[in-house]
Amino acid sequence: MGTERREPELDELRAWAEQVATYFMRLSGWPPITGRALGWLMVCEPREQSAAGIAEAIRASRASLTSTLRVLTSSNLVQAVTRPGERTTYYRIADDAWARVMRQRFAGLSEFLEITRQGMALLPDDPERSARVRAANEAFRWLSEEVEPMFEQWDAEHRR
Amino acid sequence: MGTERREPELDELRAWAEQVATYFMRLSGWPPITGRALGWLMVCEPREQSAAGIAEAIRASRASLTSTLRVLTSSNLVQAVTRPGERTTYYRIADDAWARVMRQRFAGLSEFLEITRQGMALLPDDPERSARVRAANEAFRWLSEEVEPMFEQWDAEHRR
DNA sequence: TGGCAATTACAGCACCTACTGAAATTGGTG
DNA sequence: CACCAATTTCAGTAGGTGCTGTAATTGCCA
Repeated sequence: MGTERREPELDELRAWAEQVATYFMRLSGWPPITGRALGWLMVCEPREQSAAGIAEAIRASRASLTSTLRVLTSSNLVQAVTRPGERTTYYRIADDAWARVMRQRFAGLSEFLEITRQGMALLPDDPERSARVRAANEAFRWLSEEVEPMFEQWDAEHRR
Repeated sequence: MGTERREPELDELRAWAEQVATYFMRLSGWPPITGRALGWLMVCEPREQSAAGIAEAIRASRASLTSTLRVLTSSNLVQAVTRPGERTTYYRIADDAWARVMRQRFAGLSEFLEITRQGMALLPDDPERSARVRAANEAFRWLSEEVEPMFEQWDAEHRR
């Protein structure tokens, strides 16, 4: 009597991927299907799945997976792989997907810095008002300056 | 011939607040009006404005400002102030509004940590699959552990 | 208690976006 | 070149959300 290897139910995995989807929906404003696909690719077996396979697993149409997978691959969260002798493209979650997800959440800080700069320029003669704008500028500048070396350290620790 | 103090055009300020709104719309998924109101409160004169005043400035209805200002005050980005002898409530941007905005962008990390924990529990017998989930768990744990002391330092530097 | 200014609740409208199904396209194979 | 599986495009639809106008409510004052 060997140890039983319990294979998780398909529905359990689906439900888990749905949790991932819900999280990124609320936190990052992702469309539901995007989070479902990514969540599925985290726990599926085998690791590499065809678009059709993903579609069936997360109960979405193949058509919608075309655009979803394009977004995921072009942002490098998912890699498309092909095999000689097969027409099908397979997809797998990228090893550095999560570092990229985290970085995306910080992208655009400098855009706001530029907006606040323009705001201060609008109010050259009014110290109190421009101070309100400057407070925002300084807070976001602090954040972007803190975050930059943080990710550099991540890279250093994870470069192979 | 004293120095002229140029008062910015109302439309200039409106346009600037609109830029703020656009930014938070795209980056944080805020409704347009929310960003408009916050942007307006950054550059308005006087600093404290009634709901009706804000509504007129950003060309929105008073009704919609009721809910918008409730969201902004309950998340402490905006403070409601009242004056003796006046019925009107006035609103001003909070001094620590930006620290709060930034913190909000990190809120919910632990929620995802819990989801990944459950995912690993779903796959006790499959090292490769659970490793995929663990990669996410470790990345987000790293982030939350980096971010915590970062904000503590901010608090220490800005506490009065 | 009645009156009035200010605020709020709520139903409806307009808009937008995710998603699907069907048709068109691609590209490898015999 | 013809065939066929796989993928993509695109128009249409369903669902959801922000916002407004109106009507109700609050609460201060005489």
